[in-house]
Amino acid sequence: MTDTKTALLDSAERAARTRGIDGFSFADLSLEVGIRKPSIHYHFATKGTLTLALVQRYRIQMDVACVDIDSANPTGGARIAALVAVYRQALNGGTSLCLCVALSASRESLPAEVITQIGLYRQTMITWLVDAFAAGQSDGSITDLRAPQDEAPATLSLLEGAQLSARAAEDVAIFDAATRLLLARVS
Amino acid sequence: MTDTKTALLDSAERAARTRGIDGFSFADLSLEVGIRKPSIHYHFATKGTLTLALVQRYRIQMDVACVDIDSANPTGGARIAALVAVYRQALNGGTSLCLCVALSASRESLPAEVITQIGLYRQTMITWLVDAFAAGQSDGSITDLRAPQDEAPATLSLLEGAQLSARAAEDVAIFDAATRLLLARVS
DNA sequence: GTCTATATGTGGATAGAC
DNA sequence: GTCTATCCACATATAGAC
Repeated sequence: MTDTKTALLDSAERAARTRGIDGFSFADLSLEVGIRKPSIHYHFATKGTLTLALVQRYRIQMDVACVDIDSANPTGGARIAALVAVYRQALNGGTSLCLCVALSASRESLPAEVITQIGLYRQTMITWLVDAFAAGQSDGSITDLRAPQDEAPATLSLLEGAQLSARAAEDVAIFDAATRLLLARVS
Repeated sequence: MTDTKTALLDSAERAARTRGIDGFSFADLSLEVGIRKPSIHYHFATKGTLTLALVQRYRIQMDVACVDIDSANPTGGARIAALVAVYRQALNGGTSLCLCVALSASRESLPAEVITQIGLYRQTMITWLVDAFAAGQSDGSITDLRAPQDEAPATLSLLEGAQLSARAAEDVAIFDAATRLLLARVS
């Protein structure tokens, strides 16, 4: 049985990822969680605070996911493929985005701290990707490999762009088409 | 001297691309264009109508841009490089997105017709990209070339994702880092 | 075509009781 | 911690005069 704060975060994350940060209100959370609108302010003073908590929790979750990928996949190529699967999973059949993409979109309605956190998230992912590509360089599990520090940001942008366009059309096939080439290199 | 309708579209496009479709109101347009809020409804019945006009005009502009690229650049590689430049230009120094990316983000607040238009836009771009990559296949202006029908969607997603992350950090260097590998293949 | 005046809804947020 | 009641700002949109 989850506590109210966690339930609010869960509801807010689902809402933000499917409808955007401007696409949900405290009234929506109130309905889903089952407490009155003003009670939300007891847990999160402002919507900005709530969003900050959201992105901080998300960063931790993704750090864990990356560690899990590393321990489950010995080769660099397999790690990249696993990350593609994570981003594909976040699409939820074409109905949602990962939190980072969802928030980046509505940048103007975010507190500065949230924007900072988004930048930190991307930096973490790029560092992880550089390591994964470097591993692929050593173990030969990735074909046509260029400099890992160039492959990494290109791959992150590819995944985010693929997610965005697939979500727009509500069609996972668009994500698959966009990532086909990358997956062919690592499998 | 532009007419009021065009001025409204210009103002709305700038606003949508920098702050998102939920990030501007008729009050903002009213201030910029210099007519009262309700007068906007004379030109566009609803905000949805305005958005539809926006994306239709955008599609035409991009069609023209693609034709211009083709006539100015003989090789497939040069055409891809020119499209990258168009997407980089749309970033406006890290302060705005292309309309397609900006609208895709706030999908839930869009009329169905607008979503259809966004899908058509992406289809047009992918068709153009397939042709450009195919041209590169013939003229040898692109290295490490795989199937054009796989390269095309990957490239569009890369450009959109690169734009999104660069805009989030308000830093064009992030766009450049993400597109470095692609540009190295075509230059 | 543009105006004033207004309707109507909804947003986030606060005060204070329990 | 959660409630009721309420505030205030702002959103899109309409009615009707000029």
